[in-house]
Amino acid sequence: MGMGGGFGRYVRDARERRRVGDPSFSLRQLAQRIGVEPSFLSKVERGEVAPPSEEKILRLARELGEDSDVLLALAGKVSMDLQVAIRKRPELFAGLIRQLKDMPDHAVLRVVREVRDGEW
Amino acid sequence: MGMGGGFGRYVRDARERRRVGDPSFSLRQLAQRIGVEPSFLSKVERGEVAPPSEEKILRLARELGEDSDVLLALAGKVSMDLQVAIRKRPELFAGLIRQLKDMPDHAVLRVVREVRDGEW
DNA sequence: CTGATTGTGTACTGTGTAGTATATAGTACA
DNA sequence: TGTACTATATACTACACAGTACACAATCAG
Repeated sequence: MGMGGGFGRYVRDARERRRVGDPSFSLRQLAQRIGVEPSFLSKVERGEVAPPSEEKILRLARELGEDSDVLLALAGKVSMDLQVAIRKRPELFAGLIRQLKDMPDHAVLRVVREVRDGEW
Repeated sequence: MGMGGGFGRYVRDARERRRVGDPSFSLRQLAQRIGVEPSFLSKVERGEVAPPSEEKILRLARELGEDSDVLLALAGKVSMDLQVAIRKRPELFAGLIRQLKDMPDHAVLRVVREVRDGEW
């Protein structure tokens, strides 16, 4: 896997899917909508360069209708707003994440749900 | 506040406290132990340059007996191991953190505790 | 056929990161 | 008095990041 953990391939596939029903999802037009040069997006999609900045990734996710956190993860990044939240209470969040990181998905999901609709 | 959100001041204060009972906490000797030039640590402590890399911050925290997550937070960073954990399950962790980020400390702490000694 | 549009190749740029190297000036002590 | 240590000032470096600018060959639509 070249640069950036499959990010490029993922974006290209998503774009080509969107393109079937909508020719405005050409590389050039999409590049213009997210605010980069076509040659740059081309290199990104082929993994010839590292994934772009968070800002461009967010615009890409919006444009393609993909989950921005997943796209950022593929790019090896973590959303700034999450980082800010963690930095505001480092001990608390660090402790929580380190406890959850080795637990299976269903356990984490249970926590998420209980927090969402629990009486906290 | 100059560069890096009070990081330098915090480090200097911690070092000077340590230094009272132990002269090996001079700027020069500490710099050598963590593996940077004295001039660089000086600039860091005075906020003249941005905080150092995560690696140096971790060694600094160890040397000074401070919480590394707090030090990293002051430097505007989030520990790599936490970022890796989040990137492995982006939707899950992103969702959880966004739900908790506006809750009061005691609520988050309750979650941490229930996860720690609960039957999950 | 032609004119527009598509994706790609090559070369270059400014800014940030994470420091080193060396010189200088003050202080403590013996 | 000198030598050993202290902090700081100044100058510089190597490399990564995040792109732009422009030329090019291929393809498709009318």
